[in-house]
Amino acid sequence: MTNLETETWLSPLSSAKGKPRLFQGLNESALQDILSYSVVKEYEGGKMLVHQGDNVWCVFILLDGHLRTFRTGKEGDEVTLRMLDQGESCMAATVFMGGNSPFAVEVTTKSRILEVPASFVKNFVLKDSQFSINMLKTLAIHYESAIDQVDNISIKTPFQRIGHYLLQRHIEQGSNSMSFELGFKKATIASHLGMTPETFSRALKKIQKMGITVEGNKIKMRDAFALCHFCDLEIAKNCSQADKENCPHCHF
Amino acid sequence: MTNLETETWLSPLSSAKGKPRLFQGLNESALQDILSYSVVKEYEGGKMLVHQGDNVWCVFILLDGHLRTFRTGKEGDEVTLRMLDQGESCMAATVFMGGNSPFAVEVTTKSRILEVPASFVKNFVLKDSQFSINMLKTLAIHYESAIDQVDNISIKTPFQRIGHYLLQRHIEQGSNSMSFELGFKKATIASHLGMTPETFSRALKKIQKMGITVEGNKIKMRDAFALCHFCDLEIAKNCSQADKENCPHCHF
DNA sequence: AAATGGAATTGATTGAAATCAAGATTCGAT
DNA sequence: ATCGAATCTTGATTTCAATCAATTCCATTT
Repeated sequence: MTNLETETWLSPLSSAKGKPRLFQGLNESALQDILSYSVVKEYEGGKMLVHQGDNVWCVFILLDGHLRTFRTGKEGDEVTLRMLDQGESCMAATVFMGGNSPFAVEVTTKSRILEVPASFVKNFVLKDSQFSINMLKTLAIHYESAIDQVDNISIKTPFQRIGHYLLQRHIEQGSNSMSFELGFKKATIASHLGMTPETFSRALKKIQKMGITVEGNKIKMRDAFALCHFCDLEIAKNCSQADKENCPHCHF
Repeated sequence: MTNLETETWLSPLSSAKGKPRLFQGLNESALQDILSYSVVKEYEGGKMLVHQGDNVWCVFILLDGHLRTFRTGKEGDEVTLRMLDQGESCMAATVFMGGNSPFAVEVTTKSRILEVPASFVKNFVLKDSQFSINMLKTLAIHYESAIDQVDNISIKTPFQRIGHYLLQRHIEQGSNSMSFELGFKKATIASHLGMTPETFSRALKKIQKMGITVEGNKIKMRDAFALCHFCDLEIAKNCSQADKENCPHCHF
C-alpha cells in the first residue's frame, strides 16, 4: 500500500482536524505497520457495531461518520455514553481489560471505520512507545469525560447541563463562528445528559432567553459570550478567550 | 534501601491482596527504581491531598488507609467519584493529561501514601513496558468504573443502586463470608451513588426485606444468593459462583 | 456515667423531572 | 407535491427523591 493510496483512502489520518489521536506523532513506518494489519469497513446508519457484553476483537477508529456508545439497563432504559466524531476511537479500554464490552456501539450515520485487531494493538503498545503514550492519553481523556458526565448528571440542573454541553460544542468547533451544529439527534444528546427528550426540549427553550437561537440542528449565538455563563475550569482550559480582558466571565 | 526494608515499610507492595496494580509483574529492579524516586507520607483523616483544579506533581498510591475523590459544583454540591482502598492509586490520568486535576482528593482515614513524581512516571512508561501495561489497565479500570457510575445514576433506582453496590462490595471482599463491611461513611457512599443520605438510609431499610441485615457498618446476608437479584454482566465476571448450577440467577 | 457532637434515621412536605398523551414539524421516499 | 414515519414540541398529571425538620444513635471525651 503506497503512501498516496493511504492518503486517499484514509483522509482523516492525515487531515489536521480529524486526525485520530491514536496516530498522532507516529512515524510513517509505524502507521503503515498498523494499517497493514487493519481493515477499513463501511456501515450504514442504524447498524450495531458491538452489542453490550460482546467479546470485541478490535479497536474501532472512526474515519468518517458518527458513532454512539451506550449502555442498556435491565428494563431497557439506556444512557448514551459517548458520541463520536471523525477521528475518535472506541473499545481501547475494553481491549486492555480483555473482557466483554460494557457498552454497545451503534452507527448513527453512515460511517467508514478502521478496525485494528486487539491482538495487534496489545503487541504494538509494547513496541512503539509513542503509540503507548497515545493510548494512555486516549484512555485518560475518556476517563475524564466520563467524570464530566457523572458531574453533569448528578450536580447540574437540566438547564445547566444543556448550557454546558452547548458551550463545549461551540468551543470544540472553533469558537470563532457565531453558530454551530448540534451534530447528533436531540434524543441522543438528551440521553447523554441524563434526561428525557421532553425535558431536553423544554430546557432548550428556556435557554433561548439568553441570546441563543435554535433552528433545528443549528445553534446561533447573539454574541460570543452568550454561553459564558456555563463555563467552568474544564472548559476554560480549551477556550481561546479564557483569561482575556474581553471575556466577562473568566474570573477563575 | 534494602529489600527487607522495602518489605517492612511498604507492606502492601508485597502482600497479595492489596498489592498496587501499578506494580504488578514488575521486576525487582524496576520496583526499586520507582521507590528510589518516590516518597512515603502519612496523612491524618480529613486532610485534602488535592484540591479541584490543582496542578498535580505526582501519582498517589495508597499503601494504607482510605481516600475519596470527589467533584464540587458551583453551588457547593459534590459527587463522590471513587472511594479508594489499600493498593489503589489516583491521579494517573491527570498526569497524562498534563493539566489540572478535575477533582479533589481527600484522606478519609489516616493513610500512608506513596507519592511518585509525575515526571518520573511519564519517563518510566517509556522505559518499562510492563509498567506501561499496568498504567493502561489502571486507566481502563477507572474508565469502566466511571461508566458504571453513569449507568447507576441514570438508569437505576436508588434501591437498585444500593443493591448493586452491596453485591460489588461482597464479591470484592471474597464472597465466601456471609458478611462484609461497608468500608466508608454512609454519606460518602450515598454521594457516590448519586443520592442523599436520607434516601440511602430509606433504601437500605427496604433492602433488609430481602434477607440482608444492616448493623452499623456491617452487612450480613441470610444466604449467599441474597444479593443475586442485583447481579449483572459486569459483576458476574468477577463472581466465583457465576455459571455454577447452584446460582439461581446466573442465566445470562 | 454523663456530656458532647457527628452521623444516621425517620417523618412530613415540596418540587422538579418523568410520564402520559396529543399535536406539530421535519424529512425521506414515492 | 403528497404521503408516511420518525422526531420533536407542548401540555397535563403523577411520582419519586430532595428538602426541611426533628429525633435517635453512636463514638469520644471528660
